Amino acid sequence: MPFSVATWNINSVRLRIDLVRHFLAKHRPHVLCLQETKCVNGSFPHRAFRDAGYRHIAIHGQKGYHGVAIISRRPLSDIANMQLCGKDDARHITATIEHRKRPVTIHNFYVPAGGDEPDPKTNPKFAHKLAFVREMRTRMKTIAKPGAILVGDLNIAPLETDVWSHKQLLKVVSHTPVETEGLERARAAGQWVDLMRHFVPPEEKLYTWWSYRSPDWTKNDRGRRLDHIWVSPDLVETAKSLSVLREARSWERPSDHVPVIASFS
DNA sequence: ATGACGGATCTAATCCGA
Repeated sequence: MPFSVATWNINSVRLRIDLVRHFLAKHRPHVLCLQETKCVNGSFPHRAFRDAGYRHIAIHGQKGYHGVAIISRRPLSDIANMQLCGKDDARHITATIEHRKRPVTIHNFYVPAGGDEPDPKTNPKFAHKLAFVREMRTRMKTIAKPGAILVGDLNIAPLETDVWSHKQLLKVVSHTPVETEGLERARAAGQWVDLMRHFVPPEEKLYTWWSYRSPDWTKNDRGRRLDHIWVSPDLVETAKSLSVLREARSWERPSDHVPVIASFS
């Protein structure tokens, strides 16, 4: 019996609930982690998920911005959220699910975008992003353990092949060296395995996000890999497949991010 | 050719995303 986890920055769960329904009906992941739900917990579309067979939901939302959720076909336990950088801004939620009598703990993150200017001295949003990633690293002592999965919109494209042009994006927020090095330090501190790159060789381009501002996202394929699935080393041998649902970027009124799905035996 | 868009919000223009 396989076990699958999906992550998707939905950019408003209420606006795109029909796309989520379609995705769940077609792919049936055991767990779906959403980011940018953009609604308070009281406005979360519980019924649509319940009707789709996903009765177990952990949400951490707020008005208008950010917001994360873990949606599951099986019971969730140990639901909690962390406040990084001392802010209660709905950027993390965790829950645990049983798989083959073993607990699998999922951490769902939405890392700050970081604004335009990649200078922490002049841009407080970029300073916040760097501090957030540093704090993720210091918290790995508690969250990185056997049977753990860390997913989410980490808003950083770490490898040269995670962006359409490494050279042109070196000074663009999401791919600057201070960000990619910070993310790598956080990953290494938890001994996490970058599961997407376990399946897709680092030589190959791999994206999960394409800007809304391009009139035709398929034309030049100027994407970035901002969404990630990291797993603890013990889970690597059980991982069976990984897919990036590129087609979702062409759905009607799409999110600018597409779902990433990992399957485990 | 990093914005030409798109979402939420005290429905109008402003903030935010990355």
